[in-house]
Amino acid sequence: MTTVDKALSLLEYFSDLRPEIGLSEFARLSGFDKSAALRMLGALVRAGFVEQDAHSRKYRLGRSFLRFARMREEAFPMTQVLRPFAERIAVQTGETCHIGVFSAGTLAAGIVVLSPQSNRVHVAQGLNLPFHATASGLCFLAFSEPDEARRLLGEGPLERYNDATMTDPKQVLSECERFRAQGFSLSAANFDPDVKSVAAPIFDAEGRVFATMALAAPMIRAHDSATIENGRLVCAAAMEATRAFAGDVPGWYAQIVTSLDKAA
Amino acid sequence: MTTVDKALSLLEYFSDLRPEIGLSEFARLSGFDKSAALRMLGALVRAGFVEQDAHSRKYRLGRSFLRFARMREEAFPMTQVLRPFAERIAVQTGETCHIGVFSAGTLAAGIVVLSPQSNRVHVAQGLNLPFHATASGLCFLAFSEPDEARRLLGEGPLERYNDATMTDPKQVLSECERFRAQGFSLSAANFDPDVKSVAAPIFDAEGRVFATMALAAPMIRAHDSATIENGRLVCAAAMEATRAFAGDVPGWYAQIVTSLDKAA
DNA sequence: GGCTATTGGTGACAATATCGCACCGTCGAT
DNA sequence: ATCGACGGTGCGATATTGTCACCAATAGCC
Repeated sequence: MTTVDKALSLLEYFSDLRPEIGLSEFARLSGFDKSAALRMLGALVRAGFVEQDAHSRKYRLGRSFLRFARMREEAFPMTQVLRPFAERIAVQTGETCHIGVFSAGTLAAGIVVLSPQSNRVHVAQGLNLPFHATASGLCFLAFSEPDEARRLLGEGPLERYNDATMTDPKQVLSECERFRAQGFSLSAANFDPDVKSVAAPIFDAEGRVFATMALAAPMIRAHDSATIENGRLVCAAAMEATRAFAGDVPGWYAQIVTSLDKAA
Repeated sequence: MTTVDKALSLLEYFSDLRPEIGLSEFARLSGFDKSAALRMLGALVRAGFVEQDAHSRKYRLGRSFLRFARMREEAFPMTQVLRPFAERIAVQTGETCHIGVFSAGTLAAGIVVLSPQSNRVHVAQGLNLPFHATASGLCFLAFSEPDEARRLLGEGPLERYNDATMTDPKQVLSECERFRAQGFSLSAANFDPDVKSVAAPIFDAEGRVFATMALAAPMIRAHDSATIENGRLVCAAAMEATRAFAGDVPGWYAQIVTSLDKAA
C-alpha cells in the first residue's frame, strides 16, 4: 500500500451520512496517526479534493470533483449514453430502473429513473448497493471473475438487512452461478423487504462488467411471470446499453439473451 | 512536496483537449520518472481516479469522480444554489452569464447560462478562465489576498491571446486595484477580441473569493452605459448569491455595492 | 470559576517507501 | 529487419513517511 493509496483511502470515509470529518475522527476511522492523516489531508486540500471549514476545522469533499467529473463526462459520456436506456425501460415496464456503477470497490446507484406509477420503488441517487443483498450487487458478482467476486465479498458473515438476506459468502456465490447461467440476477426482499428486483450486466470495452442495470418492483406487482418478463427486458436493454457504450458483449452472454427472447 | 501532491498533480494534465495520456507522456509532462509515474498511476487507478484503456494502454479520468462529485453536491449544493442567480441575471440583462469556480490553482466556468438572444457570447462549460485575460480571472485576482494574486500570476510574461491582452503581471495587478475599488472587474477583448465582460466576486463563509459571476456581451452591444449597468447588476447578483451560499460579504464590499446602486 | 478530556496541530528521529537509473519485451513505422 | 518509442520491471541510494511526545485551544462539566 503506497502513501497515495492511504491518502486517497481517506476520501472513502465521506458519505451522505458523514459529509464532514475532523482530523482526529479521520485518524480513528483510518487507523493512521493524526500527524500522518494531517499531512495527507494537506495534500488533498492543496489539490482541491477536500476543503476545510475555517470555523469548525472539519474537512469535506472539495470543489475539484465537480471539475474532474465534468471533464470525465465530456471525454467519456458514460452517464449521458446509458441514461436513455434506463429511461426507456422504466417507461416500458412501469418500474423504477437504476444503473449501478462500480468504482473503487463499491457499487453505487449512478443513474436512477423512477417508475411513472404512483406506487413505486424509490432509489436514491448515489445509494450504495451491497454486493450480497441487491440484485445489482449479485449481478455484478455473477459476471465478475470468480476471484474478484470472492475478494469483494470477503470472509463473511455479511451484513444482514432483514430475514431474507444471505449472510454466507458461499451461499451468495452459488446463487451467483445460477444467475450467470440465467443471464440476470434476482433479489427478493434481500435488502428492502417489500421489493423484488432483477439486474443485468453492462460490459466495458474489455468485456468486463462495470455496471448493472436493475429494475425494482414493489412486491405486490412482482408475480413470477412479471419478474421473468422484466428479467428478459432488462437483459436486452443492458445489452443494447453495452453496445451503445462501445462495450463488448461476450458471445456466450449474447446467446443467453437471444435464447431468453426466443422462449418468450 | 509530498508524494501525494505529486500523484494528484498528474490529474491536472488531463483536459478537454487531452483526455487520454500514456505513461511516457505523463513522465514527459510532469518531469517525473516513468517508474515513479507508473507507481502513482497505479494508486490512482486503484482509487478509481483514473482508468486505463486495455487496448491503447492510455489513462483517462476514472469513474470515482462522478461518485464524489454527486456526494459533494449533495452535502454542499454549491452549483444548485448559485445557478438560479446566474439564470436570473442572464434573463435580466439578456447577456450570457457564467460563474467561474476556483479549485486547485485554476479558475474554470462551472456554471454557464447562455443569453436568450441569438447574437450572444458562447462560453463552454468547464472552460479555463485565465487570470490575466478574462473579467472573471481579473476579478478573482482583485479580490484575493495580494500575495495570492502575485503567486497565481507568476513571473510573467503572461500568455498573449490577442493585441489587447496584458502580459505584464505588474500592469495586471495595478488594474486589479482599480477593480477592487470599483467593485467589479472589466475586460474588453483581452481574451476574445469581440467580447466585453464584467465580473463580480462571490465569497465563501470566511469572506474569501472562491468564485466569480461574469456577464459577457458581444462588443456591438457593449457601449459604456450598458457595461456600467451590467457591472452594477452583476455586483448585486453576486452579493445575493454569496448570501444564499451562506458566504460572508465583507462590510467594505457591501458598501461599494450600495453606493453603486445609489449612483444609478 | 476551574477542572478534565478532547480537539487540531507541530517537531524530530528512526524506519521505510520512493526516486532514478538501467534494463526488458513488444509494438508500429520505415 | 531495424529502429525508436512504448509500457513496464528491479534495485540500491536517498528522501519521505510513521510514530511518539508535546502544545495550545476549546468544550463539557461540576
